[in-house]
Amino acid sequence: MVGPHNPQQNRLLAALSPTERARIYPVLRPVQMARGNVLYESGDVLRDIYFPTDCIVSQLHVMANGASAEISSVGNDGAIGVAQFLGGGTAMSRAIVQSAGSAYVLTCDRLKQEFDRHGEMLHILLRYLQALLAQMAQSAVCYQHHSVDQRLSRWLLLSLDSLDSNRLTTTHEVIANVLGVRREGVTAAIGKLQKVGVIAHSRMQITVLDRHKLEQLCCECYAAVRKETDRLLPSPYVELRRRARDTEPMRFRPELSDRRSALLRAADVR
Amino acid sequence: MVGPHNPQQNRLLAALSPTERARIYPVLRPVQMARGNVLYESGDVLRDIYFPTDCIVSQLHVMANGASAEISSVGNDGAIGVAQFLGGGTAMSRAIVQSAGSAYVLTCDRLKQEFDRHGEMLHILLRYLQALLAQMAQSAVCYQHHSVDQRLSRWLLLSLDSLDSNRLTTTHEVIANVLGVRREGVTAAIGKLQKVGVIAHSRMQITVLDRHKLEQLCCECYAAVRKETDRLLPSPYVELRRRARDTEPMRFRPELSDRRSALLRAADVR
DNA sequence: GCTTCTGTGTACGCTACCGCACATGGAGAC
DNA sequence: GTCTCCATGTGCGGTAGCGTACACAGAAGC
Repeated sequence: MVGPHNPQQNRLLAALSPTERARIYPVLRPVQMARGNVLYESGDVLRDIYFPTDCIVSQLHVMANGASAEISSVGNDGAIGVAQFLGGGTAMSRAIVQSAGSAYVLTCDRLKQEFDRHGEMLHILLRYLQALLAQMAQSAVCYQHHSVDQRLSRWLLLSLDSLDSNRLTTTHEVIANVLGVRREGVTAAIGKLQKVGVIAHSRMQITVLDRHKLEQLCCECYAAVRKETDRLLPSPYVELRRRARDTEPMRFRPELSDRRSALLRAADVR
Repeated sequence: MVGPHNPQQNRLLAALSPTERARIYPVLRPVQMARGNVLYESGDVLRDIYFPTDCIVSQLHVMANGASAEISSVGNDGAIGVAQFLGGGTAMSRAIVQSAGSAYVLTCDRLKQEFDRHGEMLHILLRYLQALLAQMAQSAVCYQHHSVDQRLSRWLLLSLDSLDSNRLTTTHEVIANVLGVRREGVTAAIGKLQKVGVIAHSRMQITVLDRHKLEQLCCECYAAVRKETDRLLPSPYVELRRRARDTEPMRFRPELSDRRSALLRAADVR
């Protein structure tokens, strides 16, 4: 949100060759994504494809009775609206911004042009699709076999990976929609994690204090998704940053991560 | 297995234009698929892509402790091994034949050629990919929110759609692996469905007696998957057949679906 | 015939999670 | 200040599904 903001922060856009960048970057439109924004609802006709740089967008599948569950979580290592270029047109889920930040947008027409060129962008998106398939498959087994505690841990870890911070701003209610459980269940799970000293939490804020321990409490699903994503979409920059984080344990990174604090800093939302 | 067997029975292959057919059909290799066959394991390098005509193949995601869950079920309306052409190479799950029958195989090399042509096959596979995404998303929410009874109903309905018969040959154990639950849970669920007269079952056999009622007992997930698949991969032939089935209620279709049954038919009814 | 193996039925205590209800507390609105 | 949301904490009965154990029955091999 602060500092230089450029397409390179998104793994897919960063994977383009210099010549492709020269052509594509100029037509990318940067957008601000506010927490709670709904990019599209299930059934909507897709128009644009979003490449997050420092925001996180959830794909929520919502059922007739309102019950929901997260199908995939997309940060700087993915894109929203890929179904667009598969030929079917409409979205299959709700896309909602979980963590505020920015993204770059490629319009439908432009995406179609890229697709018809059969160039790098197509191949990158196909690879990302495979990562998405893996993520969804892992989600399915995770929903079936793992506890709320474990799934919360997984979600925290994946969110942190896209955030460059150890603090999340959200409500138990929202997490409940993501995990597909009751709000009270989330409250309980967060309580447990706090009790063992892995996280600290206050109103609308969760701070991860011991990432390593969190990984141990988590099911195998986090590691599986992480590994497959990194395999399919290698990114020297992300790897480096992650390695630094791992060797340099527990540096506390205070963050101004929600609306109220933004006020102190010069109203970046409006 | 008996009678004329041709690529047109697979929806994806049937969707090709006459000129494409003339080129592709000759290089398709027909194969027999026996129940229990494992096409590949998680992590295997994909070599061929399979287009089922009258068999059903399950994509099972297996976890470290052996627990599993079905990610997608592929019959004559899909293909196995699509991840092959996404660029990642390896499979993410186990592919195992649930119902015996035949399929056509396109080799890796040939598939790559087709891909590079950027012709119809690519677009058809992309559309199928979208259907697959929808199926996986629906599976995930279904795992989270629906009971074993409902999931069993869904699985029965989807299987029947690919089968042209109202009888399945399988064990409770196998279904348990597919649904991601205990074998005893499957036995109980089957017992319930039998009690209300929706199915009849004997050793390794389940016969659906009242499809309409089964649809009512089922969660919305079956209809959602069915609708999306039909939207993305229209098939006049399948539609017709299905309409015929719906208007002509409850015709009992005895089937020779395994070796023993011919001998035991008289006995196995009670 | 007998034995063996695999598939199915059943029972029992346990736990995670649900649905519901209600209390508390922080933060913005006025 | 007070009021009013909204987010969070907590308690409680109900239940679906788990882990375990064991009995039985059909099929296959001898």
